[in-house]
Amino acid sequence: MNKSLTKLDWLQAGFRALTKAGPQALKAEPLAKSLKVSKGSFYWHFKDIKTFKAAMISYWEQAATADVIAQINGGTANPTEKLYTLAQRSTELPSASYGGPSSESAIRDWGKYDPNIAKIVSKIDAQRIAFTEALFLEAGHKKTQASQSARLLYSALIGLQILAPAQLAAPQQDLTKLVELLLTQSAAR
Amino acid sequence: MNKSLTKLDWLQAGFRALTKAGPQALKAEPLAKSLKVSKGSFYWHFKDIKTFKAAMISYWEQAATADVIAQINGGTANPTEKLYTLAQRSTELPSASYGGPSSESAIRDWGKYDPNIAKIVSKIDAQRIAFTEALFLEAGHKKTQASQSARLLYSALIGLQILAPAQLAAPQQDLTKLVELLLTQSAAR
DNA sequence: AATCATCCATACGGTTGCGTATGTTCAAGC
DNA sequence: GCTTGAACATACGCAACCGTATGGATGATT
Repeated sequence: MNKSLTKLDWLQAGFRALTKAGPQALKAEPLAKSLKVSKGSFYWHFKDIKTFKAAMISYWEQAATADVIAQINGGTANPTEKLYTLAQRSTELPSASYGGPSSESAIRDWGKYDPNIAKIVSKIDAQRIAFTEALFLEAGHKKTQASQSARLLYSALIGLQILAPAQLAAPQQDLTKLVELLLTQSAAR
Repeated sequence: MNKSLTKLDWLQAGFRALTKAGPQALKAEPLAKSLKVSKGSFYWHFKDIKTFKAAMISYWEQAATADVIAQINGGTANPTEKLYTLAQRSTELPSASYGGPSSESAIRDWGKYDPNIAKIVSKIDAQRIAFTEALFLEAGHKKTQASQSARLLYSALIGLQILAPAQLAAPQQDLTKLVELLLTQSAAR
């Protein structure tokens, strides 16, 4: 009657649980209940919880890396425009298959108390900051300044992602303003 | 021989566990083990886990509120100077009795999957943003601009607190630069 | 039609943490 | 020196979750 589940189904259920209830919700039996099957299914697809978590983070790593690469290759060549669209896209609703920005901070939380996860998250963060720094460099900034601007922009982005739901601000506008400030700052340091 | 424990001892142990291992570490038996007593002690001081958590967040709320008030009343009257020292102090090592900035983000994580906690955290955030906004106002900025600057500064602060340990950046310098940018921006909007 | 692998259900023993009930220690205080 | 209550220990039943073992249903294969 109903179709069989795939590994991807389980991973998506994992991201849903992670986003909604945090890392401690990544357990076999509750996940099985959310998919309306028994945990026998879980242990058929995955050896154990540890393997499942590894599959999740590996999937996210790949998706996040692909996102950065896609942003490098696609769209306009204008670096300043890219920065503005970056400020827009990063606070949008779920787009990617792993849940988008809403699970972004959930994964970050996850990494806080799991060194293996933290390693991956840190790697992706570094990638994105490097990408942002490259944009500032293309926009004509010096190395040191571009590096600092990238850190500031990305930090504000993270911070707004965390604060936005509660402080009901307008993240896009704030970020746009920040990009503007960073781009028009005095060239010297 | 050894002195008896107080409620505060348990609360501090709670913040230690929270910072080190996250919200899921707030359990009676592990906490008791960390204090080298049995959980009988825990249930003597607190009715149950829920009450204990409520006591923790209440304690933090009071301490955080007191911090903001202290910053308003104490020190220099110069608003721009206050903004710079704010950028410094917020990324320093533990100072307050609840663990300082290191447990800040831990409490924030805690709030993500506990509405009651989230409510308090959001309230404190609003307080701090309002305080920062007031500083920008005193510095001569218009209302809308001051509000946006406060959100941006506080967001960057949160973001850097999260990224700093992994990305080994220099948060103080970055934040100082941001304050500089926000203060010297064009007055119009 | 019989076989076979895939996918899932059910049942089991083990661990961890909860909350309660009851015992034990020990330092006042009279 | 006996009582009292504070501070903690010990022991119990309960529930959630883990991982394993084994059996059943289903569709594809030959």
